[in-house]
Amino acid sequence: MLKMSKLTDYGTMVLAFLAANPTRMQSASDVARDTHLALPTVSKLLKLMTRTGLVVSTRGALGGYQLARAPEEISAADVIDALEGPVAITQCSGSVGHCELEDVCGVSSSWQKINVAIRRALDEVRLPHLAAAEFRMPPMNLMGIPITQETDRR
Amino acid sequence: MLKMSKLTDYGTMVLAFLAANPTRMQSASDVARDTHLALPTVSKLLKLMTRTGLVVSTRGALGGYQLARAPEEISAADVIDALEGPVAITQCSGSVGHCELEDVCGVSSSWQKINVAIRRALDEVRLPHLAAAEFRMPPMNLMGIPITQETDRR
DNA sequence: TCAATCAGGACTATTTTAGTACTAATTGAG
DNA sequence: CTCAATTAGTACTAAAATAGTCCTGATTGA
Repeated sequence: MLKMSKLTDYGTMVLAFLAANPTRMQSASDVARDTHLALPTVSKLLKLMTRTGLVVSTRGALGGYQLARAPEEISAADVIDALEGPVAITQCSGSVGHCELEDVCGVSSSWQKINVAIRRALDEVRLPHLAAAEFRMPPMNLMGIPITQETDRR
Repeated sequence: MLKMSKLTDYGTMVLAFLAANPTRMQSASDVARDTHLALPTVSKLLKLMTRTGLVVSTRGALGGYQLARAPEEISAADVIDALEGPVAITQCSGSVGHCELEDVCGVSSSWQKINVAIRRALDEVRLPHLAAAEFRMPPMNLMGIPITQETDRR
C-alpha cells in the first residue's frame, strides 16, 4: 500500500500546530493538549524532529519547541525523511552514492526513476498545504466502514 | 521509508521469470527452483496474482502458470496493487470515489496530489524494465555492510 | 485410479511499528 | 542554591503488520 506510518501522520499534525504560531514556544504538553495526541507520543515525535532539525528546542523551565524554519520551507519529504528515514522504494535504492556498483546494478534504473518521481511530488507539498488539511477531516465511510481521523487513544 | 514489502519484491522476480517464456506453462516448483525462492512463498504469490488477474493458472497434472497478458502490459503499479492493495499514502486517499465527503475533506487535496504522482510513476514502469533489473543485482556494499539480493532462506 | 498440480484458508513466526516509562541534564524563578 | 518545569536519551513493552508454512480439498492428464 505504500502508506505512511501513523507516526508520520501525527508528526504532520504536530508540525501543523507549531506552524499556527511559528514564533511562540510550545511545550510538549501544550502540543499534546491541542492536538489530542498522547503526551509520550508527542514527546517522542518532537524529540525525533528536533534531532533531525525540523524543530528547535529550548530546555529548562519555560522551554519548549518551535519550527526550525518557516512553514513554507518544510516539505512532506522533510517530514517523512525525519520520521521514517529516506524514501526508498527498494532496499538499495535509498543509498544513491553509497552504492559503489550503482552503474552495474540493474536495480537502480527503473526503481530509481520511480523514487525520484515520488520524491519530487513529496518535495512540492509544503507544511501550509498539509496544515490546511489536518484540521478538518470529517468522519467518512471507507468501503462501507465508518472511519474518523485516527488519533492516539489516551 | 515508503518501501515495498518483500513479497512485492519477490512478486516481481516471479513475474520476471514468467515473462522470460511467456508462452510456456511453469509450475510453482519450476518458478521456485529458478528464482531460488521457497516453494510455499512462490505458491502463495502465484495464487495471489492469479486471483488478481496478473497470471492465469491451469489446474491438474501438467498445470501451471502463465502471464495473463504481455509483459509490456504489466506495470509496477499492477504488481503493487495485486500484492499490497491499492497505493494510498494515507488511509482515506486510496478510496477516491468511495469517499462521500471527498470535496469537504481537506486531506484529499495535498496527499491526493502526491498519490497521483506516485501512481503515474508506477504506471510508466513495465515488467520488461523491471525484469532487466531483477537478474543482475550484484553483491554490493550498503553503508559498509555487504549485502546481496535478498532472497528467501530455504 | 493415481500422481501432479492449483485453491483456499488457517496457523505460526518474525519483524516492524507504536507507545510507555524511567533517568539524566538544563534552566528560569523564588 | 534549590526547586519545579521542561527537554534528552534510551530502554523496554505491547500491538500490529508482514512473512512464511502447512494442511486439506479440488482438478485433471495419463
